[in-house]
Amino acid sequence: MGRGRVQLKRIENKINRQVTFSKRRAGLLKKAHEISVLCDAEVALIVFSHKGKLFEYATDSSMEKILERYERHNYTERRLVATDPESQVNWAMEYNRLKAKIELLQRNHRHYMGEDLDSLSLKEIQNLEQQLDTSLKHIRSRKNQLMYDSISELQRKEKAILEQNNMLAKQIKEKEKTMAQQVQWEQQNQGPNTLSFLVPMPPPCLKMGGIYQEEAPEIRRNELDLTLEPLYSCNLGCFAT
Amino acid sequence: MGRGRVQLKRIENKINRQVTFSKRRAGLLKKAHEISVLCDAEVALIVFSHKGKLFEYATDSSMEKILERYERHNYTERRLVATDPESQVNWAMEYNRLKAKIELLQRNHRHYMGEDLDSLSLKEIQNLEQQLDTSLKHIRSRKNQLMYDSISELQRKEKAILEQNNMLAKQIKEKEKTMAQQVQWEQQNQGPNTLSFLVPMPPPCLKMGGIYQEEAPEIRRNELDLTLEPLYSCNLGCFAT
DNA sequence: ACCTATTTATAATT
DNA sequence: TAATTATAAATAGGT
Repeated sequence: MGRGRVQLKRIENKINRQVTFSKRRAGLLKKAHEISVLCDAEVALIVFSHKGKLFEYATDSSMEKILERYERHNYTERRLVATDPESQVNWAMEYNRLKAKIELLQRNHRHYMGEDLDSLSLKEIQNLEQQLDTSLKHIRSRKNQLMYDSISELQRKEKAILEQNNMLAKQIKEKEKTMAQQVQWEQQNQGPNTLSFLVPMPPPCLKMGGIYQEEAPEIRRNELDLTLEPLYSCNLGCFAT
Repeated sequence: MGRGRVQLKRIENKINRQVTFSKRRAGLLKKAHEISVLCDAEVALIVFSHKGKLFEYATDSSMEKILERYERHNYTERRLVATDPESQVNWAMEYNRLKAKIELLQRNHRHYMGEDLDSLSLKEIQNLEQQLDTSLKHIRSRKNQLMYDSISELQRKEKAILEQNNMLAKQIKEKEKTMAQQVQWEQQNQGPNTLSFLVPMPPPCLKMGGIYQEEAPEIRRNELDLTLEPLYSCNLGCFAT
């Protein structure tokens, strides 16, 4: 159907493959729907694109029901071959089924860990590679997002704290000015005899600074420690990965 | 596609419906297979006829794998039809234990598929990234090995076949020589009156060539098809990946 | 199951 | 990504 005949083999050109996939997928879903309606059949169709995107069709949109019917169908076949007793068999069957499923998942997981690769065909290896490649992209994207978020948050905090610092510095200056004026006023009004009493005191500006230096770092440390930690714990070099 | 247009509604005539079902089912399965091969997609198709008969297609005949992948994709759990739990409590316990194990494995697997990453911390994401990176290295190393093996094997076969061809060619030449001598001998010994009888015969060399051309390609096809197939099916471009 | 007129799907192209 | 069009493929109705 088309301008040229088509060989039944993988389309190597990536663009062509993608386009053909879109078209044929639409056609396939349509035909699945048609046979379902025309012939009163129950159809379930699952398609994963090369890139792992999922497309599906199910009669009456009840994919799960159909899949269950499918499984039941396979079971009844097995059951007919095996035995008839009721509940005991069911449990045993379920148990074995779950065991098998775990087995499968574990084997699969080993492959994702890059182990036990000898049992895989070239085709399977390639699929695995592609999947991991895609996974890695997602993971790195997510990681970068987390790190950028962390950095933005830190920058926001930094800004807020700088503003606070400026404000505090301004307050200090004002206080210093006030104190200086007061000292001057006292010196003028009380005469030189009280000077010896005043000398051992630290200059007022130092004392006022001390009060604020005791408070401000407290605030900073409390707010920053939690936020800095994740940034320190992450290898910044991986931005490039 | 046919002599008349078709309404998208159930075919009421039982015979027609049955016939249409057969035809369209064949078409649907074929197209499912085609998109699977052409576009490197993973396809699972399940069809229950009106009467409950099952027809199915699955890429690489791994229906179960595809269904599991489907379920992972939807985060859905296949519910397992529970049957009288009171009879065997320990069965139920085992069952739940296995279920929990599967749950864990599947959640983990989703992470390896690059899904559900929101629930992971930066630290966990980084571990995951590192693991996948390592896995990918192993997988690619294994893939390259498989491909090199395949290529070496092909080269070996090619060489063997070339040698065989040379041998065959030599044999043909010898036979031709023999035949030519024979014809010459016959012409000389039997005189010109039998010449008219000999003329319509094809030259001996052509005949002998024909015999070998019938045989040799047979051998070649048998030996090569199996071996070439994996090479065709692999995207050679991935040497670079 | 086979045949063929016709409809449909789609490959190539823009 | 979305039309267009020439052509291959699917198939409805008939045998």
